[in-house]
Amino acid sequence: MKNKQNRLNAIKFIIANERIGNQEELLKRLYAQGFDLTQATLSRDLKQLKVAKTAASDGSYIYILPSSPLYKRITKGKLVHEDQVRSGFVSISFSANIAVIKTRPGYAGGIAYDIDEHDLPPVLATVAGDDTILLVIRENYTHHAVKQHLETIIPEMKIM
Amino acid sequence: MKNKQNRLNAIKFIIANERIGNQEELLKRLYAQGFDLTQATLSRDLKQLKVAKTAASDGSYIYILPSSPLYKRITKGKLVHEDQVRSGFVSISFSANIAVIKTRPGYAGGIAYDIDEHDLPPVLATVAGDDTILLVIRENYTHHAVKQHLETIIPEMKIM
DNA sequence: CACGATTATTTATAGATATGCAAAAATGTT
DNA sequence: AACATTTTTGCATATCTATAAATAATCGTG
Repeated sequence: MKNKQNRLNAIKFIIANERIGNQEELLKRLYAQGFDLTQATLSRDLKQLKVAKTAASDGSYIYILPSSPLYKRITKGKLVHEDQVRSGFVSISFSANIAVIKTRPGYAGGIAYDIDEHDLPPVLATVAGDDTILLVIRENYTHHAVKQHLETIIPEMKIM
Repeated sequence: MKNKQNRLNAIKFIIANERIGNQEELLKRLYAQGFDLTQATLSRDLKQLKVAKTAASDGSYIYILPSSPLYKRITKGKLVHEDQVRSGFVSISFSANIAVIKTRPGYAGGIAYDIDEHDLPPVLATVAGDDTILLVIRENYTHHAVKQHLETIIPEMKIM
């Protein structure tokens, strides 16, 4: 229980199994396991492990491990272009706070899924049928803004 | 560009599209977009949005959004929201006369059915997809009123 | 519109985290 | 082993973030 690798493993284990809210807490847990280090070192360890701190649902904060592929993708930032929507897009039109996207039969669900995934700011939500997507627009966004955002994931839309 | 919801959306958009390393930076970007707030408020916003701060691969720190269900599950640790598991309800948000209710996949139909059954005064109609319900609100009902009525049949909604 | 209740915000500050620098270990090289 | 090189660490502190308390704004209802 002496070298750095062991310590890193211990940190991962503790964070995975307990709700740790700050470094002092974690330091105590580590000390209880025979690891003697300072907050400065722990800060560097957490940086190296890419541990993240976020709000928990109970109002406190909690450290989390980057264990999921999705999370990893996010931590690397800039990931948008990886998977663009295959073509299936047919048309888009608007009525007040609703956009209606027509697709080729069967494509609505997939495209709606992709739109949802991207969490575009003007998009409150989507509902898909077989060849139609209803998209609810957030307040204070123009139709044009919606279109612009959608174009980042549905390039075919640009030529319209 | 004035209310809190707009600001939260702006924060999400900025974080999704830029590499933000601390709150002062984000504050400047928000100010450039016409949002005037203090670091204290921003800290609370980030807490509410469950934005996480983690190390980036280039040695700096970066804020990330909890955009994936997987990530959300992680942030909640092992105490996976029993509420949601039980009812299927995930979230509710509004845009003018539409309420959008997010559910766990497959639950939308069931919950929409329950809502219809109750004939709540503010509810004109519902349409359900797989994990989303669009609820059309009758005129002269506030968002808050809708929420209160729904809470009578979806108690889990209260914690939001 | 006025009042009570809730939500949002600021200020001031406490609390938590990151880091420059120097020292100490560890590792590698001849 | 002696020396150079790289890695790890602690100390002290700067930087960054969260929050209590007070105030302001907003909402819902009579």
